[in-house]
Amino acid sequence: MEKRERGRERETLDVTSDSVEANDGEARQRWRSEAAIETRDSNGEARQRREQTIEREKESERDFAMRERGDEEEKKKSPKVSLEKRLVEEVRKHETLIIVGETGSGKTTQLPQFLFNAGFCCNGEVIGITEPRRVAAVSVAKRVAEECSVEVGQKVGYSIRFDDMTSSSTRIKYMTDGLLLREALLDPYLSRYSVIIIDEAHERTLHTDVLLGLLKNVQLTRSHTSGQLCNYGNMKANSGIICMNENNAQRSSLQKRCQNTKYPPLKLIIMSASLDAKGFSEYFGGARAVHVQGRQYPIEIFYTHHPESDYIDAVLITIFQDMDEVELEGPLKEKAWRRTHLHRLWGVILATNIAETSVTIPGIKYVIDPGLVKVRSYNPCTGIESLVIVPISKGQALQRSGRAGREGPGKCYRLYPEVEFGKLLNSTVPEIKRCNLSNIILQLKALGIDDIIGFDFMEKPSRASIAKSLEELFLLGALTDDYKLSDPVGKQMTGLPLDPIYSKALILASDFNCMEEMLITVAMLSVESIFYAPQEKLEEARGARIKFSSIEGDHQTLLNVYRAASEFLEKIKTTGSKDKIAGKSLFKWCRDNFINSRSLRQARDIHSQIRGQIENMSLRVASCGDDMVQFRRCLAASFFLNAALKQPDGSYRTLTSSQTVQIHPSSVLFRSKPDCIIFNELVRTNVNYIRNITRIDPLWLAELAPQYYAAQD
DNA sequence: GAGCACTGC
Repeated sequence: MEKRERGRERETLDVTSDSVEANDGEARQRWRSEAAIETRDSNGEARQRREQTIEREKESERDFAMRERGDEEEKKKSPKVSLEKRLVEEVRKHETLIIVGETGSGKTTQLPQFLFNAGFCCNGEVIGITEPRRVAAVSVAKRVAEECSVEVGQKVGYSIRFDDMTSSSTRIKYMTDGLLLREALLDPYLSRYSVIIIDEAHERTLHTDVLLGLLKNVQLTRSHTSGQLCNYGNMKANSGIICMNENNAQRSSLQKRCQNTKYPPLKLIIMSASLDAKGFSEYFGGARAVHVQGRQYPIEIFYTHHPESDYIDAVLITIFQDMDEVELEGPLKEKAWRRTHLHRLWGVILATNIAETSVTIPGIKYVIDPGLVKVRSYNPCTGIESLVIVPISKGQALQRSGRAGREGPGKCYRLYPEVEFGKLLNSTVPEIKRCNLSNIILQLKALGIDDIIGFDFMEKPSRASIAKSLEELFLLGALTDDYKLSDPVGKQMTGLPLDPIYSKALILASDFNCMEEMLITVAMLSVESIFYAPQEKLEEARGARIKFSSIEGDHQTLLNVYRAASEFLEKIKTTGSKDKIAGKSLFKWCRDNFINSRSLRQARDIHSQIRGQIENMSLRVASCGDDMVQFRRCLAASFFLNAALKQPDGSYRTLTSSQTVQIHPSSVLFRSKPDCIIFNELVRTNVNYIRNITRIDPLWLAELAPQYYAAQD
């Protein structure tokens, strides 16, 4: 191992420029106190350090320091002002503010409270904060409510799918980014909000990226209706950037819908943790970026001399060679070398990238980073999704090492040479560049944004990817000949929180008289692996599954599982069991039948949500009873883009893209191999596997999807 | 006869 001490990790995090310095007294004070703690560390006074850490943790919540870029003159003028005042002032002065805040800076919990106290909600407006994950939205809201001494759902609340803890008195609202996007469909100007804060923007989730483009437009529109101009609105007009026309078109579409209503300007705050501040600032026309200093202890970084071919071995070697504090008994150590019992080692936690951001595990001192990540990739030409292992980005490497310095000084062992670190991309490839865009394009169309290619994305998805999704939406009938949202089909589809192809299946089910069946089917298709097969009980699990299997395919099999669970629950309830008891019984039923109870619960939630929405759409909710041919015909009419024919060698060939695919061994049709099938998932592992499959009559395709198949034959 | 990072509406 080659040691490279990089000192304070946050210095490498400092995106703002060389001129950035800790300019305020609080920050300098903090720095010294950290140094003092380090000294005690080296004397080995661990307990004292721990107490200090806890003390500091409490302090840092309300007392975080800020550094800022440029404005030396301004800095000299301003005496020591409290961080709260300065941040509020920054927000007042700038329409859009980029805040680069390190982990532990308290920005997510504190800033909304500062803004509330400064009167940003005085006319009943709401401060909205988006998070990429549900768990973050909920936990942060709970903490802030506690800090404000209010009940969650009063002044402070959260809203995520299936769980809305807000009320008319909510002023600080945490939510998932996807939910705010849905909200924009109902209220395109987001008129309830005076401030919107996009947290964890560096993660560049699909929803965050779309929100950024959308919010930029909303902000411009609102500043126009209120007679004010955004900074970057002026800049764009002056600099003659080529997208100006499209932006104007998008804005005027919003303005038309705005009618004569006047909205106050929308303040936008983008919070990011890594090297991307410049990109965000440029995207928002040179928006101001400030740096909020977090609490981070020094982390020593180690690199290997050479690339590691077997990183599991490298991890084990690292654990035993370099970490004295992992105390192991001889036999356990032996077992660890045989790899199988690694998880039994006290003090060793194997984590996926969930530990990069979502979960903070207390007590982490050492991080071993193999430098790899498994990401989803999508090929727009073939429509095939796959999971590939790729090198992480510098940002991710910093996130990973940063986990070692939350409570005290730490060490990070990177299982790659330092020269490799230099070659890593600064940040992760945004999700929008590596996924199917159909759903997001449908939502943009619903917002009146017709020119998707011209839409001002922070990073544009490829033309091929946009074209593929537009074609898919057109073939599903969601778009008209000139690629506008169709009425009623397209409009109905935007109202449903499902993949467009599943929304279409529901709309068609109304005509095929099988809405009851299709509601259950798409709910079950919207969750992961309903069946659960532990390695040691493989045979038992298979036996349990036969009870539900349908020779027609996986869709009817899923339907059978859902109905069996519902019947079981009904029976329990008729015996007078309370909900809680019934829930427990269902859990046991799932275990006995090798069903993943979490997935089933999700499917039941989705079912009740979409059922409610369908009922509001004046679509016919009926059951086809025993006439399952109707149901399969409806599947064929809905999923005709995913049809495949059997080849002489037992493989299948997809009709739309001529890919050779195999039925996944988990399918009930794995052995029977019918001649013609439709499927829902195409995933590449070693070979191209299709999953969730139903047998159909090939003649149905030309009959039920003439827009695609009649012209071809 | 496979092999499943992580999210979200």
